[in-house]
Amino acid sequence: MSIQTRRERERAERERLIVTAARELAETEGWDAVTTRRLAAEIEYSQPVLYSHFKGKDAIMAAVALEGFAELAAQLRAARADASGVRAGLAAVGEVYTAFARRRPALYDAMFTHTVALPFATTEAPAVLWECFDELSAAVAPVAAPGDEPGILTETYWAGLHGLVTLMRSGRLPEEAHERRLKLLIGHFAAGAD
Amino acid sequence: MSIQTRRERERAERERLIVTAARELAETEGWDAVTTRRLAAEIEYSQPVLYSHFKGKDAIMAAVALEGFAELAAQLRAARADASGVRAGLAAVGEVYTAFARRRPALYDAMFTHTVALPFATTEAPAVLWECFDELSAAVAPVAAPGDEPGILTETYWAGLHGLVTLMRSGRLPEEAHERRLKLLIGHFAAGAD
DNA sequence: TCATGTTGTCTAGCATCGCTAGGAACATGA
DNA sequence: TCATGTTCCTAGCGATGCTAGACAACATGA
Repeated sequence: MSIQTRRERERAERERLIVTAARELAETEGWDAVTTRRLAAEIEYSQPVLYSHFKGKDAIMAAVALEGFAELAAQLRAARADASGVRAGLAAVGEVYTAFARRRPALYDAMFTHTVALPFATTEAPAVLWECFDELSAAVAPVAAPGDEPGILTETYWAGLHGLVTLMRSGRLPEEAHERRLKLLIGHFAAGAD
Repeated sequence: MSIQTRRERERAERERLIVTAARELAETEGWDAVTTRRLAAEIEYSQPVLYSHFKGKDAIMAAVALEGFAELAAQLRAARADASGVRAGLAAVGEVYTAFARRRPALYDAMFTHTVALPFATTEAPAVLWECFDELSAAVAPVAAPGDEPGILTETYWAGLHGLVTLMRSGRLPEEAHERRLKLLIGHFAAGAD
């Protein structure tokens, strides 16, 4: 039994090694540089080892994405805790969200643009994913008008943030005016609050 | 001279053949199905012919994207012409924009998510691209508050629309509630108009 | 201690991708 | 009719994600 557990522990450690190596490589050189050969070399094992842990490259990206969701959820929570007032809370999560996307573009891509393997918006979605959404929701719900559905409103605000960062990241919106755009978005969603 | 012009005409025709074949293939089977080999077979020429017209696959996607911009601009213009009132105009372009993205997902991807080869948000951006933005801008500018910059506000509204369609397309937002989300977005940007 | 069977890992290779070099085939003009 | 110049295709390069099958290491029984 002890041998078995040791092996399982070593396997788990190697799995983490794979995920962190993939993440570091993606963050420093972009996801294009994360090839299975390169990743295998990085962890000092051969390619097939990757496939004994993950179904494929997409699954590795999904694992990296999960790390990202956990971190984003924590940052959103902290931002909301520091903010006093409805409008301040809405602004805080918006700023933290877009700052996260700009600081960790590769991570953000894995979470919100690239992978499709993860279930979203269903009860089967991973917990960390719901934590992120719930944090957003906690900041957005207070600005809902009487007839508004809070969940739908949260999705809409999220879409606004997502649109800002993805269009900026692909060079379609100039970086320089980001703060002003974000301020306008927040302003239009917080109208009448506080 | 006549022979020369005939050749140039034939070349231009073949270039259009490439672009339309790429577009049809992308729209029916997705961009993953648009390989250079497949595309060459479709136009009944060999692969290298593609490279005598375009620098690479990205350039072909960019050419397809330009078609999309022209069509989107026309649809936005028509929608705005039919709408009476500031709020109706804002709603009309929002509906047409998202409907376009949902009806032609491959085209939308080429225009707004995939390619980076096209210059955006600079004076060198192609004319059809500016036409799209100007149509949006014409609908958005009237709802700007006294201190708002119309261009920045347009970008923000555009980002909202873009976020809605991309998150929906990747399965991160359920299709079913799209109309309600769009309505909320429009409502928050049109607050106080009309 | 040694044969055995399982477990784990690696080497080698498949199909496919975007892209390109170099030569064959063709139309053109003398 | 024959050289010339253009156009196009065959063949192949270096990658990619992924996998089959050989091989080595190891725990386990006698």
